Amino acid sequence: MKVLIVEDDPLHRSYLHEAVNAALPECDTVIEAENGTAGEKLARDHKSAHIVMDLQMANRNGIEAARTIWKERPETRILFWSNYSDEAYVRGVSRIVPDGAAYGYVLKSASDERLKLALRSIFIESQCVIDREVRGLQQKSLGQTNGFTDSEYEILVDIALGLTDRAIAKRRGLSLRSVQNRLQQLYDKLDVYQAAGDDHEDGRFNLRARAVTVALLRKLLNYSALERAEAELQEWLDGK
Amino acid sequence: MKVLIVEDDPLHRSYLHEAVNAALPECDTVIEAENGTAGEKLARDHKSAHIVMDLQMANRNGIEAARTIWKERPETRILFWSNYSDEAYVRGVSRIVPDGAAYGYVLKSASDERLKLALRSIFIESQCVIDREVRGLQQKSLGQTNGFTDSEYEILVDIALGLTDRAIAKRRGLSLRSVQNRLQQLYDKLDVYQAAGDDHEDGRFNLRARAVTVALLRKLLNYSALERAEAELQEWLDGK
DNA sequence: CAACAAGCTGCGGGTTTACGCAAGACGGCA
DNA sequence: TGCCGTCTTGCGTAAACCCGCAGCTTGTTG
Repeated sequence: MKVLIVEDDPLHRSYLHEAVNAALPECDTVIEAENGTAGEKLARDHKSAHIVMDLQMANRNGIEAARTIWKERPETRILFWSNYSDEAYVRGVSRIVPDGAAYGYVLKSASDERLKLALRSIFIESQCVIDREVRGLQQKSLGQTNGFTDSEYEILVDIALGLTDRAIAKRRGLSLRSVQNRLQQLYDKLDVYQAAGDDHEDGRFNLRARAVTVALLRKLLNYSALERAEAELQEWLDGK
Repeated sequence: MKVLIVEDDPLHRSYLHEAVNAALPECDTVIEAENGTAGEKLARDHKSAHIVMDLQMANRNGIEAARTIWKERPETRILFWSNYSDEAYVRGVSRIVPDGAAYGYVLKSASDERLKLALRSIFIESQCVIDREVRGLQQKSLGQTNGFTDSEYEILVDIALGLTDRAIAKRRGLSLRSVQNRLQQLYDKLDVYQAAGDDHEDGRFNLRARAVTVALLRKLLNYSALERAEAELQEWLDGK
């Protein structure tokens, strides 16, 4: 068995290397990549079926790399190993995992034990292993309880990118008014009206901008999500 | 000599520990904290004069911790050790360093050698050591060449927080029109008009929201900067 | 099938933004 | 001292935004 490690921090990389050796005696080769681009290439060249992937990397982040890898070989097993459990990451990952694929999401703060267990479960048993903390977010974001609908999330991303109502309408195939409806519903859920109702029209917020910030502070959005969204937007703009 | 390490990743913490031992034979005690809050407390209790500080930490980030530490003992020497050279961090750090204090900014991607050299220079020689890459940003941001004025940066933060023009005017003691002037000048520098001039009023951007996103993508802003700005804003709101 | 909730859409109007134009204010510099 | 560039401010306008109201289309449920 061969394992590919994609991780840009050398310390974490060698830690992972050791953990893989310890947890998987049946693994005879470990190869390493230090960014998403190199990871994709190695995965292709070696037809890797077992990958441990960091999410936040400078060159090309883990989600993008995983997407192209899964597009080429959907049965690839990927363990995401990340510092953060931002909803933006969790949502990003669950959006790209192919039907029936085995994958995992483990936080870097997890114990050695948990990491090794996850490695075995995913690579040997083909089971999905999702960190408890991440799991909570996932259900909140997929089930609609308390969390955000896909359409709400979508429009959040759109205003975060800085599109006008009209542009959003065009992009999503909606009327202007519908876009504004969704916006209101978003403002509502993000609780943007808080200090706005301070009686005075004193410290009023610009709802649109405020919504984005609140989302960032609540980790519904993060840099990586913006980056991806921006790339998609450019693609769409080019397409027409 | 005693050295305090403030860093939330255990791997990096122990790496730092070793590096300090290797670089500073005159150091007899190394103590560790795993977040900003604990770091402040330890610094106070031990009257630490030599600190190595991570910037991005979950509980309380390095900039905030450093600020309170420096407020209590301005002669403390702090080496910031960070993954990123975002302009937002660089600006954040140079904003809080006291006059004449010795400090350093080294990237985690730097070699062992560089790190050890920096440790000695700062803690023994009281010299400032700024990573080459960071240095570039610093000059760009302090000198006005190509970079952003303080007032431009200030208004960027304000719209990022989601304030209205009026609120900004009140907060900064300006007229409405002046705020808008600065905004235009910001839009100009951020090159927000790009695709807007696509002939059609097709894919126009909402300048205000777009400016924030562009700033984020260019790392003029980041999560940590927003977090700090939000705290300051709340303070101001409470004050009146 | 009737009833009802949920989402899309147009209309209308009150606010906020973006920005050109032009009149001061202030500081440097020859 | 007088000219000039930068910064501030007010006025005015067109566009964009926020949102209540009401009519329509759907999918769901008893």
